[in-house]
Amino acid sequence: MMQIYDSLAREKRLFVPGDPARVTIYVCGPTVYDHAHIGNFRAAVVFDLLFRLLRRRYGEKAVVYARNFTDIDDKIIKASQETGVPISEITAKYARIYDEELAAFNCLPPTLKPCATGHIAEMISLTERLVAMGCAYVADGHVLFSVGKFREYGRLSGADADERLAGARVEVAPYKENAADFVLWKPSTPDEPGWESPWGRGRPGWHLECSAMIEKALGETIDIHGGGQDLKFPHHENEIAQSSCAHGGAPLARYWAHNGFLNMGADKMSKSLGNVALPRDLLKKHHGETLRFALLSAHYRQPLEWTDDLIEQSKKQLDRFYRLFNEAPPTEIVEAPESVVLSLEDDMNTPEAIAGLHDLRDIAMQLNGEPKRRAAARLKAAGELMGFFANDPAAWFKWSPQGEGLSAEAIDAKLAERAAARKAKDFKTSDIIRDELAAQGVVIEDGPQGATWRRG
RNA sequence: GGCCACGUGGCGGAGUGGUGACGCAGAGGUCUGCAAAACCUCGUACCCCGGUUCAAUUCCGGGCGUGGCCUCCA
Repeated sequence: MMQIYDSLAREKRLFVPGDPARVTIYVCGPTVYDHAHIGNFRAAVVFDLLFRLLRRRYGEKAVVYARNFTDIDDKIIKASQETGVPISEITAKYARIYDEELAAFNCLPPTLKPCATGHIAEMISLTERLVAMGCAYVADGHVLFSVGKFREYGRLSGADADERLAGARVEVAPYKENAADFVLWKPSTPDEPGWESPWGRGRPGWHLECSAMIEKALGETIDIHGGGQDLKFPHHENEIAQSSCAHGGAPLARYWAHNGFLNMGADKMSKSLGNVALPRDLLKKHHGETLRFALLSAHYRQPLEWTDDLIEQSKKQLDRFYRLFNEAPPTEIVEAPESVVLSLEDDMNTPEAIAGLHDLRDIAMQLNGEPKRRAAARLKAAGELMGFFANDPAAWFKWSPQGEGLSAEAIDAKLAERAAARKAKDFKTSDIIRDELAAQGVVIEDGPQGATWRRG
């Protein structure tokens, strides 16, 4: 059985879905106004892993995974005003890039990718209900959620609203009845995008979309709601308040899962600090699978230092695995070994699972012939569960970012030259050629069947 | 100020009330023309101080330190 650390309960809990035939998971996706950074991708990769684990256990058809795009938001409006590019064009562009880059990280496409602008009617309906129930009020053209109407407000983030505001530096809008009340709907000026509503032309507040989309696509109570730690407050807290109130107290999610941050040196990686690494740039230098491995090398709830060294180490480890596949191509499809499954189902303990991968490799390396290939197949199945080993081994070792460096043909030509020199026992020439290639990042390996090469 | 994490060997990073995960780097060796790869061997790690215990890195209390959230944020 799977165990997940539930941020709301603050403990690891056995995962029991509401309906094993329809397991639902929702993860907060990006606001599409700019390139995502690698920290954003940690969440996507972590929940991709969870998606894979759930599919393995409950069946591919039984798991519904929704990840949204926030495509209406003040940052997007600003970006549009500054560049003159229409909002829809900006959001479509960055949503497409996000999907493409995640595909390079070998993330499966989510079952559903709802976007806010596709759910305006649902958001208005939800707001109307909350107003009718007395959980929300209209003030100065805004519709605000009344935090005082939800007794459990603050449970997820661990502090009640008043305590939070005590030492915080927040300016409170004058029309709020309570400083912690948050916007469900806000008015738009004529030059801002807006939709007609019972409260005039306006647009939704940030938190509303997730509640509305979850309600429509997945139901009142979903199994797992995921996202980054920073989303706990206020975003998830507010989602819980809206949804629970609208649904007569029904919980929004049975399990809340939050991933930790990537650090750049002493600080967390964030756009406001400007210390971000973008997948877009990283993918120019590194294979997506290497980056995925790096992201999964620490437990998802722990902070992870994002450094060049981490990426290098990840590549080296993957090389060791691919070397085995190169030597002993797995022939049969087998189940992922239990040891690795157990690690992963224990709150996604990826470091332990990776240690298990190394163990499986060591076992395979001691064998020969068919048993070796069977062992390799077991390793492959284990890695595939984590989204690794998606490449052909030969292609893996010859891969270079965007075709950089010496071409395969040029290298093969050099190799032929070197083979001739070696045959003539001209080791001096042979070594010069090897050094030249090494300078280009190409490593030569002499074997009984002649030399092979790989990019180091 | 409130809330929440975390502090493990040169580095990354798990885990556990009692025989030092795993990886990278490093040292020695086997193999090799030399390398590479592979294989073998090599590490007296758990922030500090108390407490509980036969036994604590692991539990409890305190301290120190680092980071996160409280404002858009994975």
